Amino acid sequence: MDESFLKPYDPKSEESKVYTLWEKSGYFNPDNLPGNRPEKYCIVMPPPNANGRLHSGHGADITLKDILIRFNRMRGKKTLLLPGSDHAGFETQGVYEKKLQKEGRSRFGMNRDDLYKEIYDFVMDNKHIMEDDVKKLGTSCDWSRNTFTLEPEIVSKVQDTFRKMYEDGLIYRGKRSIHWNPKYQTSLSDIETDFEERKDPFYYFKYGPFTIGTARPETKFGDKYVVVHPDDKRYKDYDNGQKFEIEWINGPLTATLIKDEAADPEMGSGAMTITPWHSAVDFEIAKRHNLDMEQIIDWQGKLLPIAEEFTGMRIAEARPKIVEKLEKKGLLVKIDEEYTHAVRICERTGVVVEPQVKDQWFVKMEPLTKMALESLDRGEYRFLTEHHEKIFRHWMNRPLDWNISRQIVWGIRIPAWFRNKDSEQEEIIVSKQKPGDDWEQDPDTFDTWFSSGQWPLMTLGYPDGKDMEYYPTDVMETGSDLVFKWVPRMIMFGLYLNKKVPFRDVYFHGMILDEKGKKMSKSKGNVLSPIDLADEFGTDATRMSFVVANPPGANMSLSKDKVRAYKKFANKIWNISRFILENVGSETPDGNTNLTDSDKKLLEKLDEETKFVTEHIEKYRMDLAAERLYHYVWHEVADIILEDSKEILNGPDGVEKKSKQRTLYVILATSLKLLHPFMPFVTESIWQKMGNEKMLMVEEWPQHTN
RNA sequence: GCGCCCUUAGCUCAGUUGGUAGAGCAGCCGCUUUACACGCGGAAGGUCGGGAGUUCAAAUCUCUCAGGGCGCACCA
Repeated sequence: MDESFLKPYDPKSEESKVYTLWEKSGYFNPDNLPGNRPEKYCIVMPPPNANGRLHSGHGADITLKDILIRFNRMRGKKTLLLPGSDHAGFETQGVYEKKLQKEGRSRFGMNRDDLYKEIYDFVMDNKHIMEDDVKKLGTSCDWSRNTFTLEPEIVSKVQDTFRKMYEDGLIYRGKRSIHWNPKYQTSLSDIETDFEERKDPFYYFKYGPFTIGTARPETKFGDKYVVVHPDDKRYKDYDNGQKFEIEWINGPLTATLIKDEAADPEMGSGAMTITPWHSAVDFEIAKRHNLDMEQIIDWQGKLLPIAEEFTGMRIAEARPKIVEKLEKKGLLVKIDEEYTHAVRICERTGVVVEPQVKDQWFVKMEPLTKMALESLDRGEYRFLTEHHEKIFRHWMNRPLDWNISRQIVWGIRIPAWFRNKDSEQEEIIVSKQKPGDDWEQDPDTFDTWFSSGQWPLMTLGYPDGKDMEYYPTDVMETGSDLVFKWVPRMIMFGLYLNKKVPFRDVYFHGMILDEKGKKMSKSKGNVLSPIDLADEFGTDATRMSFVVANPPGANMSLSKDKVRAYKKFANKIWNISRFILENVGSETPDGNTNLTDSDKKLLEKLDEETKFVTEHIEKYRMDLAAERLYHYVWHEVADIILEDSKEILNGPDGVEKKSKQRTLYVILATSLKLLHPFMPFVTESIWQKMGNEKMLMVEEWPQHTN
């Protein structure tokens, strides 16, 4: 008997030994797996962002994937769990800029290459810490294939994709209304923004013969178009294009009436003025009618000279002063103080974004979303949760073109070159090489999702790497917040570049919430780190708590009590093993042992458990499989089977005792196998102490007979 | 405003072709029983959010109301 069995299970001392053993075996790499494995099984890990440590979301993510991988590895498949990390462009640069701010520095004015180098070093340091975290969770991923989105090979391939899409007419450069983050000085795509409910005064002003409403008087300096609905009876005597002389903020101007269906007759007076430069809706109206556009607010969020005496003021400062001026001029009709509306903010930084008109690179989404939806209709991939399929379809049915250029240095440089930029003779060449001396490269980088959308392809060596044999992968398991961001992009890039979706099943796990069902956040102080939990209760316990009661698609509450319960379970398994090994003796009874009827029944029950666990993992119901195992091992094997066996084991040698020994041994070995994907450390540790030659990790998954 | 999801024991949740409810945690009462006090045994706890309907039968299907959450749109 191994001496460590005499003490309670100690995760700390066992886990590191076991992980080293696994790593040394080389079995994380599918090329080294024993036996003939014709069937492949591959999961690409969502690249954790290389700018911080693992949080509970990652914990759930990694645990679920590793369970599937370990299960399939034991079932004799050639399994690859592919690790990697993402540079997470804007997010990482934001994190770094905050760091700079703390040091009293700023990225503005910094040399591009110096800034890039600094962030690169910062990310490399974090990346290694994060990779250690991933190992700590027992992840059986193939580190020899570890990749990073800014590796030259990947950068080059992502740039190739851009060129191909440009040549295919799927990418264009255009001056369009974009979301501008004035603090961080970059444009953002729709999905990188959120809405925040705000209560702001809503002002009604006299605009010639009309009354118009706005919450943003500071944008109104240049408003010279008033828009009404073509069917609005109140304005039936006015003609489209009719001109008026009116008095406005900074004096008289000539206004033009426009009839457009965008105006809602139900809203206030039914008349609105438009500011095409600072509103996406207004921009569209202006484009339809070929109207002038003028910038009112600069890139820093300050008013431009058109605002005359308000020039240079920030919005918050200027707004009340402008209202005051209009009131003095007798143009203020009324103020609605109860007005609530949603303000668009930058999802990462919380900064209110300003619509601006800017030349940017866009991906034409419609052909791509169409391709993805048709593939879904053909059943080439499926969502495990119907709910998410609905959300996905809804989103894919309104394909807004995707702004992929970011004005930050931390990312993959857009391979485009300009000559005579911003002039009438502007020329563009898309190429990885500089076309000539008088060409300058676009300073912008790609939106992170442009590269991570190609992640399954790039990591598997698209177009002709040998790992492409794993494409398409088996399942994409990720957080439901990525239902728009990441999943559709991977599907679209996969279909576009390689004609096949990158994965068959899409599994969304929910958010990990605290014990009261609230979102974990640093400011609330309710964050549970998977690494801290693993330190305190053991990795197996932590993994179990990420699985049980965590069905596909639903959020999950996590508490220390829950993890503590599974720490006790790990110890229980430990003690069951000790008891059985002590009583079975050194020579294990073999398969030819005659079994008593009651022992045969116990093995039939074991068979049922095997069946349940196997089928539920196949159905991605790891939550139910884990719960069932917990119940079986503790309340059936320990509480009933072991208790009932004591009398026989303590009795005289004979057929009955031999049968019991054989049965208990089979129950133990099978239970350890079934538990292994969920609790890899304690089970492997026991397996080793049992004197088995093969590692549990590559043992054969138990067969069930019915 | 449009759409989606959820509501089962104190807490977190199972209950997937309709057959009068289950688990874990917490709590309660006993027990140093020779694998384990990170333990063992036991008891208690729910008119399955409210209402109506379909059915021999509803937690499960339909409608409706209430509460909670999410997505989309909205700086007219």
